[in-house]
Amino acid sequence: MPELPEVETILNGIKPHLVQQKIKQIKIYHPRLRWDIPQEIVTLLKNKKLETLTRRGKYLLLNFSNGTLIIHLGMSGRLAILENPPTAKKHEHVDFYFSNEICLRYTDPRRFGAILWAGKTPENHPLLKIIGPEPLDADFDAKYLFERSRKKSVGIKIFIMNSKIVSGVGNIYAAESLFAAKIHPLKAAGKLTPEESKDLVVAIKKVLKHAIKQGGTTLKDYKRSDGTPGYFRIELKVYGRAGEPCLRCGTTLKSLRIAGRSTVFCPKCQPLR
DNA sequence: AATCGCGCCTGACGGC
DNA sequence: TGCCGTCAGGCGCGAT
Repeated sequence: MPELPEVETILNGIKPHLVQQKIKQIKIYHPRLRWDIPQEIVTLLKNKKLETLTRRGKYLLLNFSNGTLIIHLGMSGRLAILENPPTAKKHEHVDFYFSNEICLRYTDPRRFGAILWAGKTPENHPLLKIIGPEPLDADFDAKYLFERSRKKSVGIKIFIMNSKIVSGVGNIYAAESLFAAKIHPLKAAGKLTPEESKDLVVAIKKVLKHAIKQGGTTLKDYKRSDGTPGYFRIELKVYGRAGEPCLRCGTTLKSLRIAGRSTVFCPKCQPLR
């Protein structure tokens, strides 16, 4: 599933193939996603040049002179760079044909993703307007996390996965960051000490940067025969390792369901206190 | 206001 | 072999 580092890697992978190219044609095969793909993009974007490609949280932003196309990959969304796209199959939703004969294809079997038109001020789009700072930006710091979390009884894992607090920290990297910071996922956010807030912010940045770096090294060229990047398998210390020994102390890692999501942690390294 | 938990989706996988 | 239940989970939204 694409989390922030994967989205960043995809962004860097597709950018060189698409930036400064004009849209020749858009073919929508299956508009049904989390919200329907707006039909008007077909005419709005015809002959428009893709000026820049950016990221906000897990949202990809394709910026054109007349507005921005927002793409979210949800759980199972993929973007492929294709030179000779085969006939679109069941879960292939849209093809964007560019002037350099490259086709950007969006595929999403589970349809949790989204493709939306944001107009000229994407930062005011309802989805983007309410989200918190970028985890890798300087304004996401220990002071911010400490102050925002005061008097909050919600568990710290849920808290950092709330995109209003910080954008783009998903289930995998929340678990990895809490392990790195040695904080129990159910610890009340409001009970974090200034020290723990600092440790957690440092951990989130470190874990995300490391994953982006690994993605970058794994992904030599986005353009493959099938156009897909092949999601890199990052070495994860806790996620998916329940029942296995903690890589720091050897204790058997435990799993909890928190808000319907599996959460792996080390009961010894991350005590609840 | 804050928190909780449901529902959207489909494919993979394990048990019988 | 095939059927069924469970799991994966980002995110908005309604309920409490």
